[in-house]
Amino acid sequence: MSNREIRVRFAPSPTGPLHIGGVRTALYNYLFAKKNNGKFILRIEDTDQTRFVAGAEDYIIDAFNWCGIQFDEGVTKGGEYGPYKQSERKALYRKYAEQLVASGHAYYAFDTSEELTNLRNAFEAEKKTFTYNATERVHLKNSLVLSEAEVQKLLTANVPFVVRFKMPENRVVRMVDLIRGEVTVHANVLDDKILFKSDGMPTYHLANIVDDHLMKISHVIRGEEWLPSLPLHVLLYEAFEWEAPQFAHLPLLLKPDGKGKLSKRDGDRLGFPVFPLQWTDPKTGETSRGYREDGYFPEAFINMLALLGWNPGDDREIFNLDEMAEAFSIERVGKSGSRFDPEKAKWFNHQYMLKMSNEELAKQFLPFIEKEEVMADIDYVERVVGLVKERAHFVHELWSQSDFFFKAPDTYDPKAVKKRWKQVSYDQMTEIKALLAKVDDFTSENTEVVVKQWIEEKEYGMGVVLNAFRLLIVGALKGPHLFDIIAMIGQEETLRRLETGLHELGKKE
RNA sequence: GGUCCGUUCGUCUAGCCAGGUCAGGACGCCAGGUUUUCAUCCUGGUAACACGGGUUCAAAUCCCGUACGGACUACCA
Repeated sequence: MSNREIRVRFAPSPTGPLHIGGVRTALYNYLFAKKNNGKFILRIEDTDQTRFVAGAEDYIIDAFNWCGIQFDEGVTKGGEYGPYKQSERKALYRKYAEQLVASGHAYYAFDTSEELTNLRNAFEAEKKTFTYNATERVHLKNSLVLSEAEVQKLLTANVPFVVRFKMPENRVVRMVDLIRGEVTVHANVLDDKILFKSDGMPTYHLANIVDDHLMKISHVIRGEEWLPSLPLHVLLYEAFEWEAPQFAHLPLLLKPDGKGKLSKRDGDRLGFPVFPLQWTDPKTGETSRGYREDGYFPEAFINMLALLGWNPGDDREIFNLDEMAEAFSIERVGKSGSRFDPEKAKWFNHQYMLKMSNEELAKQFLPFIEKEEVMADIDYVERVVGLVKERAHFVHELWSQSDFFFKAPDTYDPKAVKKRWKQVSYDQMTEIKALLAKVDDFTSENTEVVVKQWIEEKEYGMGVVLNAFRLLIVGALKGPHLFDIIAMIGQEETLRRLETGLHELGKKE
């Protein structure tokens, strides 16, 4: 292993919103870089002009900003190895393609797409698969079979061409994957992949090797879907006589039920987001929900994602980015795909909600309160969230758990009324109203003592009284400690709610 | 079809590399406890080594095969 500086990259293609699988790949790169005092680079791989989607690049950057994943170098960030967008590096690639042609590792091919498609169909008709390889390339239109003069003529006449890698024959390619160990494949089953397209752009294969080399990338950590092209990449490094980085191929994220990898459809079908941020497709106008918009805390989202395929080797489950980076190692990334579990995602959010300070939580809750058009100062809201946060998974659920702190109930849950509004309730609540009206010290502790003493003296049922009381104050059988609630809303409001409730529910026959 | 990768409770996983533990934890679910309610919390329970061979005194762990799953197989990344 070389001891060069650790430099990793995340290299998305701006063809749409970033899938959470992509976010996880980026996260592992980030954690690996942080753990090893290395650099994390964002490179945009936009060599396919036909698949460009407006807004996708900004989306990617916004998504990482929201997640708290920071890059050391890259688009919008700069760095000494730029530019970091492949379309801006266009001029560079042809030279390298030609270098490989000159050294005999690649060749020009003049076959048109149509010709190749026809060939494929013809092979398929005979139940065979066409591969542009050592046995087939000798029958095709390329610089391996054409004379040098003919090739020059075509080239100067600007006939469209591609550059193909000349896959070596009878070679067993041995590769090491940091997660899977040694992988070997016979080069004869590989095809002569296109390195340089007829539109003047490199393919992913060429661009990624050239850029990774130029940007001094030490470790390539990417999705498992790239494993089949690893032999090509290894052979390319060899052809260039460059030191290859180390490779790690991450397993896929699987759908929660059934089979196969997680897709946007699964999210729609099962009701959970597949993207970090909401995304509206500029062409169809179709909107996909995002974790941010669904109310997830970025810390919880990242935490949940990190544990999907990696674990620290101990029982810890909740940690922040720094703690994760400290604990991270590529060896502890699993080999098999992870099924995404929306339930556990919610549990993570709940954990972060509990951990969060009331001050911060209140700040996030404020917009929801304003939407309800009730008056409340921030101190009051802070105390409220402190009392109810353990019963919610999301900030937006806080309102339904705490509305009675801000306004009197306008309805009384019919089921609760049926169950808890007894014959005796009207009279008991009338008594409790009189009792509480006389209390000077309206703290939770004191009212509790007063009320409970009264219940004992009268030999009333504790449950009968308190549930009816709760019903009048809250409007339902929910919420925190009842005496905390009345202390919060105050004596005046408590008495008013009792009065209203008595009037509304009346005496049960 | 071909190539490569994978397979431990319903789910995320520890244990595998350096064979010997009642296969451990978490989410979910179920039950009990706490609580005036709901939630939290606490206690307990449920439930897994894909299958078949082999090596070995001993296999989740090493080897081979089978099945199943996945990725790739574009002038896409």
